[in-house]
Amino acid sequence: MARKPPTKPRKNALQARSRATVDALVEATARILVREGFEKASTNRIADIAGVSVGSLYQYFPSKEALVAAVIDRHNEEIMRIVRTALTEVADLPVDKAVRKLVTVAIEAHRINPKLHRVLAEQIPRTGQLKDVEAFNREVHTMVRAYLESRRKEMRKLDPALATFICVSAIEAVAHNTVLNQAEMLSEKMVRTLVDETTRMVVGYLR
Amino acid sequence: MARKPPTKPRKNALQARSRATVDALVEATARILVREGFEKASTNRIADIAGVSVGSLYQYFPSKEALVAAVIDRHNEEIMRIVRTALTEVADLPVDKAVRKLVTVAIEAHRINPKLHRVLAEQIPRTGQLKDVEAFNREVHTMVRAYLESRRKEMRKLDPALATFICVSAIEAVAHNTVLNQAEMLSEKMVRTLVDETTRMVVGYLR
DNA sequence: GTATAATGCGAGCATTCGCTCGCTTTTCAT
DNA sequence: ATGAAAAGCGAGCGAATGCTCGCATTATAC
Repeated sequence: MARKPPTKPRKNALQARSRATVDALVEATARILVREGFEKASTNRIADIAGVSVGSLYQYFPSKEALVAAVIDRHNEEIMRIVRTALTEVADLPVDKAVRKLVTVAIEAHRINPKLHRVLAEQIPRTGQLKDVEAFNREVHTMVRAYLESRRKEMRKLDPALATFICVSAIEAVAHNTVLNQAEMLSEKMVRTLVDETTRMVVGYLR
Repeated sequence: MARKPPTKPRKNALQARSRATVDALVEATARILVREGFEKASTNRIADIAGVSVGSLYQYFPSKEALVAAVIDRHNEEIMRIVRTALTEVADLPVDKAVRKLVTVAIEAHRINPKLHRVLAEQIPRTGQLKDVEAFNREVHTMVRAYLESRRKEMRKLDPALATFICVSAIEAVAHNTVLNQAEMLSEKMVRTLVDETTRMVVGYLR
């Protein structure tokens, strides 16, 4: 008859109802951040929008920051999945094809959810997630650098770290500014021209 | 004997003591933003650090946002003075010299106060100053574009607006990332190499 | 069926923050 | 010297926020 003393939360703890609750909370946080900005995202309001009580919120997230951190994580993973895939596919391509692909993917990644991207970029310093974002950044740099080194023959003599820094900065900036400034007013034709030109610049620089 | 009825604030209103008070308040705001972040910058605390009472604060700034806006303005003007000067000086130079100068100046401008620059970049959306910043941005774009058009002969055929967008984005990003990531760990040698490489990329792209 | 654990609830506490208002002190033209 | 305007003061109000805690509801094991 001896019951196993269930001191620690059971594995089942995060299932069914509770899993849905957590999802709803993260989703609600993201929506409020996008639609009303960080200051409107009070814990009471997040719980409200999620259709959950504040009490329940605090069973799964120890603080408001933890919620925002969860949203950041989710968004970063989404972007990194795309970028990682692209960087893998690109490994066997010559420089010009590879750069074109990466530029395209960078813009795509930024287009996933531009508003969320912007709000999160603003809030990251506050959440102590800076380290995680830097980790993603380093991962990208490492992969790009590895690619550049593997294709050394096709390029002029260059410092791989420096070249990576400059190329990634430039591509990221073009993608960022394109999506944030031009907003949704982006014809396919314009995107293609932009990709062409950015590719030209980067490839021209590399060889 | 008729006294001039002084209904409107006199021209002397902002002089001597009061001018110093306003300065102290703006300076204190900037310092708190840099050293402790936006959330610690309460009006009470700002007044405290400035050595002024909250009451006095609200005689000169109608709201907390107005204070942050003042800091943003000050910083933007400081940067724009440098950039405007450089863009004027550059008008008569050939592309390679001009680009080099602009890259150098971009990094210099970002180095003025990197931490403040970062905090302000985060807070701008909140203060309704977005329009002003965009105005500065447009000014830079217009000047760069004018330069590019005046030097058309030295370059390949290109769309001036697009080329401006790409070049400004790239240069700004390199400067931004250099200063924010590498922090103060920036030898003169490294800066020079970075300027060399960025210049190479942009000039290579333009012609 | 019933006991126990898991999940959910929401009024309300403690704190912070932006800002006001009645008052005092300083400045300065006359 | 004087009086009025400019500048400064700071206790404290009202609103909002993050979070807690005691209790209610639902799921699960036996």
